[in-house]
Amino acid sequence: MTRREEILDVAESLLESEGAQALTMRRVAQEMGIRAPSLYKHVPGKDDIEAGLQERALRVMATALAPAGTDLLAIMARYREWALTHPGLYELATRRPLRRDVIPASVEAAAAAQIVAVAGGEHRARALWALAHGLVDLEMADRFPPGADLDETWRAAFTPFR
Amino acid sequence: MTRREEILDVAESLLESEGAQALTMRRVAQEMGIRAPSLYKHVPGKDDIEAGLQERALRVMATALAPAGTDLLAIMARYREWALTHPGLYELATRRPLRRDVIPASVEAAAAAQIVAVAGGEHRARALWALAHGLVDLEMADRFPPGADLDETWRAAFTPFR
DNA sequence: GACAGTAAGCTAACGTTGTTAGCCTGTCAA
DNA sequence: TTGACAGGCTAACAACGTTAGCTTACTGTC
Repeated sequence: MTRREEILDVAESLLESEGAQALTMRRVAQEMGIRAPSLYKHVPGKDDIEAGLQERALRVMATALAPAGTDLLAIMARYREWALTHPGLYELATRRPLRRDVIPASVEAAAAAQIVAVAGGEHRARALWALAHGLVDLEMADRFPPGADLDETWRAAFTPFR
Repeated sequence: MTRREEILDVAESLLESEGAQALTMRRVAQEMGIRAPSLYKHVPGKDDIEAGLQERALRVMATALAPAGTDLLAIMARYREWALTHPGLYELATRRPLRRDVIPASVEAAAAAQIVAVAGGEHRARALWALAHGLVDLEMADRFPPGADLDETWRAAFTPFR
């Protein structure tokens, strides 16, 4: 395992366990028993760490969705659950410009493949993805009234696409 | 006009003209011809400025959508256009936790009213909002392939809800 | 075995951010 | 006249990403 991968491991677990505001260069370094400036011997900067985590997020998200097979509602239920339980990685995966300069196109394609397969056309695939993303994003930002029945909202959202 | 409102005016125009990274306390103060610490005589902190702008964003967004009347596709076209031309305010309006402690519930209700009116039920209203938000958010984050026909995507997205 | 090169750590420091403490000054009411 | 207070100010703090420059230990070559 390269030192860069170790850094990504630490960064990932920090992001998962303590959230985005804990992902600082000094904190990552501390967790590795070194000082922040030493990280720059292995990594160009924080952007690169985030790009690495974006790639990981896309991969792990794809494998998390895979078991849902071709059932649209099942896929979307998993999408929602994964996003809500991994908010830091989800944010990196979806709310940052895709680092096409760093991440192989195959990773992007794999992440999209399952939805594209059930969607019937690229435009519907984008719509389904956007719908799931929008619902998750608004839920995470506490935008729906407290106590709203979001399970029912998800059903109502996707049934028009059956 | 209170000094707080002046601050919000400056903050808003800074956000609109130069984007989120220009919205700093020092920059706002500079634009007013004073020093950053003096802002705290009128405002508790940056969070409060952002809460104020969130309220303004919700109001101005509602009035921007109003002329579209009850035509779903027209409303959504305006939603998209407003969001893309006001990314800073849009982010405040949708991607931050709603500051219910600062913003009157009536403002939230007014912002949602138009979509609720055409949706047919709260669950469908949430779905429509999420769909528009997701599409906009992904477009802003450059997540669709360059050159994608997003007009067609928007049509494909909303026709199942007609 | 001596020596050069390099990998990988370190401290000190810089500029930027939001924010606080404490001071000064002008206005205005009692 | 005096005292309160509104609203400026400078200095400074902690946290952030990052850079410069130093040291140390290993590694391969003559």
